[in-house]
Amino acid sequence: MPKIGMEPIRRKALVDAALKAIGDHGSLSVTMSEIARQAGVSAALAHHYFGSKEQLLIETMRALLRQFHDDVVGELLNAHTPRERLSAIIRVSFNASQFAPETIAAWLAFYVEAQRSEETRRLLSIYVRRLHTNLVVALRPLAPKAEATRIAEGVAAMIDGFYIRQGLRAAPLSIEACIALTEDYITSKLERLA
Amino acid sequence: MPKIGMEPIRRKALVDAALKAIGDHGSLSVTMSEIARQAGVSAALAHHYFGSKEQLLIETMRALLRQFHDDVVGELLNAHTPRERLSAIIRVSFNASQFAPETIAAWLAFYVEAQRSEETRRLLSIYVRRLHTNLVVALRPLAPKAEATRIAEGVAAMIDGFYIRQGLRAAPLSIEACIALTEDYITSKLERLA
DNA sequence: TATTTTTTATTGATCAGTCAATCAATAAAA
DNA sequence: TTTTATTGATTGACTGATCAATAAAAAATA
Repeated sequence: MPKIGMEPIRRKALVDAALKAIGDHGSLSVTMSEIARQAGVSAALAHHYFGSKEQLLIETMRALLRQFHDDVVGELLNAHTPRERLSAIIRVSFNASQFAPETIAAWLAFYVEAQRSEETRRLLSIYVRRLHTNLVVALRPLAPKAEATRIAEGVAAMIDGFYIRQGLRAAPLSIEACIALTEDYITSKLERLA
Repeated sequence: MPKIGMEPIRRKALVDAALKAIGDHGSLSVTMSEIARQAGVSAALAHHYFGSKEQLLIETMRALLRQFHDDVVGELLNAHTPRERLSAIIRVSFNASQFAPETIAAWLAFYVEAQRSEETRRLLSIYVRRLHTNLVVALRPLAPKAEATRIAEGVAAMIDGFYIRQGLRAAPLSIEACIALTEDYITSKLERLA
C-alpha cells in the first residue's frame, strides 16, 4: 500500500539500519538483505533508492560524520573559554553515542574501507581536518601556532587511539578515564609553555 | 614435481602472500585464489595446508604479532636506561616495517576482524597487554606506579592513533614527527612529576 | 638390489552457497 | 494515464571448500 513521499523516510530508515547492521556485524560486509530487513523493507527497495550497496554505505558514513559534526557544534555553543572549547571537543569524541560499540565498529570499518574507496578516504579526511581545525582554533589563544598544531595532532591521535582500543572489549578504560587522560595531556603540554 | 619438505616453505610463502594481498587490497576480504596466486601455488594447496581461510588469516595475524614482538625484543637489548627503553618501544612501533602501508592495512583490518572473531580479539589483546606491560616496566623507575600506568595508556593510545591515521594517506605526519610527538608526551608528563 | 606400498605434494574440476543487482509485475496515488 | 512505491523471482558472478587424480619421494618388502 504505497503512500506518497516515502523516499526521505525510507532513506533515513535504511541508513539507520545500515549503521545498526554494521555495528552488529562488526564490519562493512553486511548484506543488502540484512540492512533491508532491519529497515523493514525489501532488498530491492534499498537498491531502488540508493542504486548500489556502495552508495548506501557512503551515505551511512556521511550520516555518521554529520552526527559527529552536529554534536561538536552543539557543544561548542556552550563553551566560552578556549579551555572549555577544548573540553567540549573531547567530550563529544567520547560521549555515549560516539562511544557506543556499534558506532565504534562502524568508524573502524570505514577506516578500513578508506584503504580501498577514494570517496570514503575523502570523507574521513574531512573528519580529520575538521577535528584538527577545531582543536587548533581552540588552542590558538593558549599556545603559539606551531605548538598549537603539534598539540592538536597529539590530541587527535589520542582520541582515535582510545577509540579503536575501545573496540576490543579488552582494554577496560572508562569513558571518564579516556577524557581525563586526554585532558591531562593538554594540561601537561600547556603548563610547559607557561 | 613434488619435492619433500615443502610444508614449512609453503606455509611461510602463503602467510607472506596473505599479508601482501591484504595490504594491496586494504582488507581481509581477499580470496584464497588471490593469496595462492601471490604465493605461486593453487588455492587447493592453501586449503590443504591451512584447512580454511580463517585459519590462514589467523596465522597471518600471528606472524604480524611475532614480527612486532621480535622487533621490540631486539631493540630492547640495546636499551640500557629506562628512557632508552621507552624510546626503543616507540621506535619499533613506528619503524619502517611496521609503518609500511600494507602492514598498517593489515593491522587495521585485524582490528575490525576482532569485532567478530574471538580468536583475533584474543591475539590483539595480547599485543595490547604486551605493549602496556613493556611501557609500564620501562616507566616504573621514572614514575610512581599509578602514574606509570596512566602514561602507558596515553602512549599506547597515541601510537595506535598515529597508526590508523597513517592509513589514510591524508594526514601527512612523518615517522619522525610521530616519534617526536610521542616522546614529547612522555617528557611532558615526566617533567610534571619532578 | 629390485619391487611394491605408503606418504607427501600438488592441482583442475566442481559443488554448493552467497549476494549484489535487475526486472517484471502489482497497486496506490496524482 | 502517468508517476511513485514496492516486492518476489531470477540472474550472473564470485568464492570457500572438497575431491579425485597425478606424480614424485620415501619406506617397506621381497
